[in-house]
Amino acid sequence: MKREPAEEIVQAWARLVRAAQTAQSGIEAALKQAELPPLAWYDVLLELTRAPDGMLRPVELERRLLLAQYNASRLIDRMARAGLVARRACPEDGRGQLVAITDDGRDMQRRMWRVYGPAITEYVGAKLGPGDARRLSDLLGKLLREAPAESGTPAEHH
Amino acid sequence: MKREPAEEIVQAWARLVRAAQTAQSGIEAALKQAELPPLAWYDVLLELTRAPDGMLRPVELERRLLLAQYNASRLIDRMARAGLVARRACPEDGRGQLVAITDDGRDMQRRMWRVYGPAITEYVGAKLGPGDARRLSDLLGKLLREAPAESGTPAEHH
DNA sequence: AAATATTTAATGCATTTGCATGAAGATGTC
DNA sequence: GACATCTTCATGCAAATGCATTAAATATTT
Repeated sequence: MKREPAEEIVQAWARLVRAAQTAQSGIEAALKQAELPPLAWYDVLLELTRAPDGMLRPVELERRLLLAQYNASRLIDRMARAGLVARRACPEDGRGQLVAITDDGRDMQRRMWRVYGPAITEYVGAKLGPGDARRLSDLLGKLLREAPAESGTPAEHH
Repeated sequence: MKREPAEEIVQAWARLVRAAQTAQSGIEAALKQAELPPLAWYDVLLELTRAPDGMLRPVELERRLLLAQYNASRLIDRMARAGLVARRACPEDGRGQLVAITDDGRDMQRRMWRVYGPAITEYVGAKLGPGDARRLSDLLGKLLREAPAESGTPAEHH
């Protein structure tokens, strides 16, 4: 593999970080201004609303949201303290647990979306022309594909 | 402005965050494994090497790297303690200062690039086909363009 | 079934971040 | 030039994150 990245690659990388950070901080600011919890909470709530019975294992949340184990543990803590989720024992695995969304949690997810949705429009949608979103999505999809297993360098995840 | 974002917009947004986060954590891991400082340090070092006389005002660093004021202040602290930069009084502005890169700092920038460059290749370059980087760059560039001043909603920066 | 290894989750401790405030110099106004 | 305002930077304190370790349960091996 060529080790020195070409100029366009470096620029794409730089802009990727910039664009993500800029949009994200704008959106976080919108949520904060509306006195709503941070984006990470929304991700959890959305995953839970989509899950059967509105519950998931912490491990599963970690996997889907790319959270470190201890971050997940503490994020769930905070959300539980806020009454948006509840921890339950996991029937088929004694060491595990289930995180269940509460009615308040479902309500919060909807309230957050009313701010989050428009913010996405403002910071992303409005800046793209017709078809751009698809194209961008496709290109980003390539970045997300698993690297073709390279012998000698077992890529660790997390 | 349409407030509910279209499906493709939401997907583009989701992937933007994912792709940036994934690549970034991979690259950070590579640096850490090489016992090198985090990415943020590199950004500072690079800006300084490019600046005339290898020095910049903290304010300028904040602006270019999108750092919050207190983050910049503390980042400079740590880098100064590590001997990579040095604070100097600013001649033409008594409250300000100048952050100057040291020889060790220049050296560190080069050492980091030897890991950083290949990591960019691995996590970005290698996943894109010919021409993709340019296209991705262009699309991300649109996201970074300043929003056309919208009356009624003075968009705060930071 | 006993022993060993792996998976799941929590937590103590240090570092980093975010927020609010403060200090000190510069700029603008009258 | 005195006064109010804005800019630049640091910092105390609270919250969040990263790291390493531990405990408990399950899975695997022998």
